[in-house]
Amino acid sequence: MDSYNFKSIEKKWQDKWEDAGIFHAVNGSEKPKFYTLIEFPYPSGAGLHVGHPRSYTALDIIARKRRMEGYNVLYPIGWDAFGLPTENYAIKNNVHPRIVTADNIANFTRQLKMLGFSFDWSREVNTTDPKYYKWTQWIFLQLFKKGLAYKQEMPINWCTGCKVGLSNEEVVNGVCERCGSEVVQRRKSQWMLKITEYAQRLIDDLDEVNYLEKIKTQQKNWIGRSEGAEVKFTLSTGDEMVVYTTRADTLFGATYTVMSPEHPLIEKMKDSITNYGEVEAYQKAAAKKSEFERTELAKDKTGVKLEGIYAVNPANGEHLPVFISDYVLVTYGTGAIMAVPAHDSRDWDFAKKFDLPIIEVVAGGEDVQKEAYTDVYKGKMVNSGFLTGMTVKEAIPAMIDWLEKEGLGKRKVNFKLRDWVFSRQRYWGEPIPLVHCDKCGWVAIPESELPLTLPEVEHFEPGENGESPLAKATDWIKTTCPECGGEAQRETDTMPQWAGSSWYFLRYMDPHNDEALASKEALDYWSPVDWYNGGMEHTTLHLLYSRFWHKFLFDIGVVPTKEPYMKRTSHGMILGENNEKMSKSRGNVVNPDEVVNEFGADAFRTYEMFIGAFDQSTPWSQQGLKGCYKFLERVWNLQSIVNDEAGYSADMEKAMHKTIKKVGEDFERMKFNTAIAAMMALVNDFTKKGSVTKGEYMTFITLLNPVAPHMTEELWQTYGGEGFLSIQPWPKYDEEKTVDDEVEIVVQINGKIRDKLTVPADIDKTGLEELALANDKIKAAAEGKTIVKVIAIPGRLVNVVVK
RNA sequence: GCGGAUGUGGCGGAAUUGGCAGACGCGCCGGCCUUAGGAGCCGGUGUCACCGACGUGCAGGUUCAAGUCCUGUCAUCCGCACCA
Repeated sequence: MDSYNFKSIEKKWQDKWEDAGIFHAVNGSEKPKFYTLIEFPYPSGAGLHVGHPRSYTALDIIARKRRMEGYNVLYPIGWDAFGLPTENYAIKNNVHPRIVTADNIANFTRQLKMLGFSFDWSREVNTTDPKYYKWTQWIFLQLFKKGLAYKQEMPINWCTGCKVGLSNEEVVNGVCERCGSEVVQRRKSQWMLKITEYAQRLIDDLDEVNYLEKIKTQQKNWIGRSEGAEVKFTLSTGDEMVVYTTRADTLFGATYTVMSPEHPLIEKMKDSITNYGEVEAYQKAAAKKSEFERTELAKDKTGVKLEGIYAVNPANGEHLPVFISDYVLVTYGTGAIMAVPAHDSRDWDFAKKFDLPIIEVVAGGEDVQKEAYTDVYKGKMVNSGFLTGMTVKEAIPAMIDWLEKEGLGKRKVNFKLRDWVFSRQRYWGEPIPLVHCDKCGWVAIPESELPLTLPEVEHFEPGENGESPLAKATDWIKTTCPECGGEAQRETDTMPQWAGSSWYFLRYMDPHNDEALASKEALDYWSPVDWYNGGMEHTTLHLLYSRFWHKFLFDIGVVPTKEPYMKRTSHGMILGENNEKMSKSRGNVVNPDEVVNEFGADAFRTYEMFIGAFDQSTPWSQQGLKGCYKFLERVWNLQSIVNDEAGYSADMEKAMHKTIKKVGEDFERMKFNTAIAAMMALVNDFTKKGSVTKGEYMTFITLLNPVAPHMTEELWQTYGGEGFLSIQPWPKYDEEKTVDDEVEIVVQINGKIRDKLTVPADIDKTGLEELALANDKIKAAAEGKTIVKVIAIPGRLVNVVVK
């Protein structure tokens, strides 16, 4: 027996798998399909992080197990390769992002291949490949044609140093992440996608999928549905101001109203506002505030009263002052609110600052002059006309009914979800396939002209005023209008990184199709994705965006299912040894290349799965990794005690069946750590016994194969197994043989353990009671006391209660 | 502030429905082997006043029985952040 040499073994089997193509998914197979998906990586210059393989190994185990169970498995891989870090690197070093991307992909490919994942490499996709983004652009065109894409002025984060628009992630504490300069708000016309039109369906259809509950909750919270009412307030100018509220019950407690500084009525009422100068100054100051400042100053309310204006409370006719304040957002509801300081803490803060009256309309709290009372479950209405005496729950619909009857308001559902800002003033993204014609406006380019490829430019920096780098490609921009044939200009903005990743799982089904994003047959066969695993950080954006696109594609008849993913799970982060997030600056980064070089891919994979609970974050431990290597070595060394017997030996039979059951079930529940623990325990049993039958060994390495595929293939071959172990049937167990004949029963007195008995497994309650009462220790302990009760749980324990 | 998690040995973590707390691994201790051990093998390892008691962040409660259920509370992490 040679000693365990992972270096030669791993390369050898990776080559054999590739040559034989055993991990290729087959379109149109007779077998049942199983489609499992990991989030395709962004090929960064830093190379693979040890966090990537946590998800990849987990679903590799599932994919491998499914293949062994007879499924036609699709486990694909690709590259989410557009994006900022590549572009920034390209700018800094003046190389084309395409070259940077190709280099990074080559490195990632090498790293992923060295880990022995059973990906179908023949279906590799790359979002930056024109053959791929042709279809990203095609989907955008369909959205545009259905009126779901529109252009709007939006504030963007503008770095005053780099002179570029920044994503929210690039703004740290109000300054640019890279250069440290101040970041301000600038308005720019941007393409938007109407995801809000799908808000309700994005909530409702969560009932039809099997996502972790916390993922569903997070999606629902992000979409942020709220039920309330729009209420009309007539202003002294005769204008109508509509406010949105979820607490219509508190209308009698409104003591002032507030509009957001951007509200259009302000301009309209210009001549009636006696302090308009002051108002304008406030509007300007609010516009300049960055997101950061607005949040920072959240507690300290500011605002200006519109002098010369009042609003009439529709419930009681009272005249209320009107303010503008940036604590009211123009983007939510109607951009105006009625303020009820007694029962809303933000209004309370504002009222205190501006010395406005606070009127209690829900009784049950403390003194509302000292603190707002916001509880909606307790308390009764007071000072509220016809609502007085009702509970809050009764008063809300009662008030809305009244408002609707009087024509003063109506029920209204609002969502926090905003439309998706889809433009980027960047080079390394998909060009937006539209042209602007002075006569016809924005016009889609003909689908036959797709893909609209990125033009070559000299430099990749955005322009001085934040225009896209594509604006420099003057020849490319100039074109003719597809509609009228006149002069027209191409859109120079590109799509965000989220675009390519919103549909990539569809492309894997039929990656080389030139006629469609995938054939109907492929879509019908493979849809939906059966199991998708990824990080919690993608729960709100990526997951929501791709569900939105998928629903749209369903609506226009392109895909056969309403939802893209049937099951979604997520993994925890792997932290550095010091329990902090791994980062270059902290110096706690673990390099997968070094790990594999020293301990091999199988040990790396085993440790990634054994490191801790899969859904929890957990620190890396070099010692723990070594422990897993030692485990594999012990598995290898078992060869010295393997005999020729084909079946299971009598004393090991139960242990074998139990382990098969546990490992299979634990894999399905993503309890990889306990599955591996069970296999370690079995190896300990083998070692203790000093012999293993060939039958036991072959079954064992089959169980271990999804975790440590290289070494187990080698052992399979050594012991004359036929073909590849990776596609042998998954071991079966006999339920009857997982149950022990004899079990250990705990005997307690008043819940304290006094003795342990080994009894036949099928002994009943009465039998157990008798045994326990006959027990010497129990007799001694019960001496002179009364036995009140005896509780016997077969298979577990007997508890004797004495007094 | 809101939402989501998590608190168990020296460490990572086990413990389907309430039913032997600490599986498995690391580390540590002892032994064997060795010229040597950051190798291998064997044994031990929650704490303590060690024939017994105490132990799952803390304080209560329900129960024959609580890591698990209930009430309150503290701490840490993640996400969102004036959404009326």
